[in-house]
Amino acid sequence: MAVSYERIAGELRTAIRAGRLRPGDRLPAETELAERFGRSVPTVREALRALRDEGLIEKRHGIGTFVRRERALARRTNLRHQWEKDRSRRPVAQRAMTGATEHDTGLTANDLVFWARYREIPAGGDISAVLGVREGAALLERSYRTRHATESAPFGLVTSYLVRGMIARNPDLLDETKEPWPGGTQSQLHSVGIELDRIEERVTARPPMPEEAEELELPPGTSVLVLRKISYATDGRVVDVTDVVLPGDRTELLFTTPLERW
Amino acid sequence: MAVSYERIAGELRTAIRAGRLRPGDRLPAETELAERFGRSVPTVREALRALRDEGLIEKRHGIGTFVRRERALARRTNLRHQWEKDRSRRPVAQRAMTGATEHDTGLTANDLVFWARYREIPAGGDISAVLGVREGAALLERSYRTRHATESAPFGLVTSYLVRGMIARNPDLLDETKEPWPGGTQSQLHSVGIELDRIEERVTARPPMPEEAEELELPPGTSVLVLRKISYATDGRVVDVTDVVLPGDRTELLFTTPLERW
DNA sequence: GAGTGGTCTAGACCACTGT
DNA sequence: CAGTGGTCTAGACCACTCC
Repeated sequence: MAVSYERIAGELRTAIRAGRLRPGDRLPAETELAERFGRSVPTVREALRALRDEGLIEKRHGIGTFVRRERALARRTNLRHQWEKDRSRRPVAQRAMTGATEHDTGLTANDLVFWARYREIPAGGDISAVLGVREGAALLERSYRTRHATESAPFGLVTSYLVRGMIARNPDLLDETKEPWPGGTQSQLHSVGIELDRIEERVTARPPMPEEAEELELPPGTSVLVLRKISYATDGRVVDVTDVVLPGDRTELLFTTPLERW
Repeated sequence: MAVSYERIAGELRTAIRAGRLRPGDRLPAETELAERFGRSVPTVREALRALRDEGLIEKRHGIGTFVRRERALARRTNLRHQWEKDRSRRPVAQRAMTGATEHDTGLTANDLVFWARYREIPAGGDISAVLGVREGAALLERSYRTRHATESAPFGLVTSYLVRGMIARNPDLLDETKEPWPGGTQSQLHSVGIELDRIEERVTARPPMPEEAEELELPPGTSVLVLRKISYATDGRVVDVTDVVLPGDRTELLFTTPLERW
């Protein structure tokens, strides 16, 4: 290879893939690598940065550079939607026991810390187009965070948009102190007579924005999954748009598509 | 901010988000930015690297640094699976007209260039576990690339694994020169009497490996979507595992979940 | 040829961590 | 305290692109 930082990165990459360097292992210090490869420290740092950008290593200031471990996956399945719909007609006491996050993760409510914030905002940009309302229409913006009780980073950054006029019949739906609502958004919509017909989820991936990296505690060299969930009522209206940002290295989205039998 | 490259990155980021720098605009040269901010060129380069890692800018050697434009999205929907199943019993002539990629993208077969390579390999690692066969069992590994006729990068990197013993009844299925098979994998399985019951798709995101970045022509500062598709036959067996690597910045996965009516 | 970003040197000093 | 990575300087020369 013409470029010497690529040669250094290549040798280390090969060692990691071959298992000569195992997850959790510490790499030699930058000064030592520089000496060993006969290059300057900045050149070695360039090589390490390339490996970090591939998600292979992780640097810890003042400690060293380590081969990255696989993260435990949090799973989110689309079966949750039917499950939530079924629950939304059940008694409150039964709904209160567990929510969709518990359904997906297998955890109980005691393991989880929940947080919600409501704001009323005018519809703008693509949200108004998706919801089919005019620009400036009154929306309810709901931000959610759920995290494991023993960790500081949430599972994801969730923002949901509802049309205020559709739900104002039930004032409790405008009150964030009523969260967590037993049974989730489908139960809330049910309380104002809205039944869902289907849910669309659009998924893309990109590097995190700095604010997202901070809140999700993402190390450099990771990606986020960006999911937009669109809920359609039985009358065809879009009744909810939810944007979710999830850490790509510790989230697995599972979609099951049943097929009609012959 | 304590760190001056962060201050430089912050000012440029704000300018981009506010629209003072628009997609496609060229940023000042590194030497000019260095002078303007009163820092050295390497410090400016550090700031630009941070913005590139966020996907905000794109550097072109010998030309300059530009605000990145949004990419045109290629969409892939899970409705394709039922569509493919319906087609797999239709006459060959009808199946030959369009495939799933055409279904998703709205393009015609003339717009697309298709490529396939078959290999027989022993089952290893997680693939044998998912397919439910012993390690070392004979598998057919099929690699696919589809690209737009006017572009050089494929839509994605597709590798499918079939159990050789399940499909050997039809020797055509072992022959890569028979590709593209009219109607796709479900038609191939149908030719040996296999009907699918459901499809599971698992989605995660991560930075690309160097080989993936090269083949998909991904600039630094992008992510890939990693999709594993698992096909279940009506008898409960896993009959196909397909791994797909897609460019995160120009792919949208669309999943529709229908809900039972009350 | 002029201008751009890419690679590299050989240091300096700072900030963080564990002992 | 010693050792680590983080930031920064002030250059040098190379590779690429456009004119």
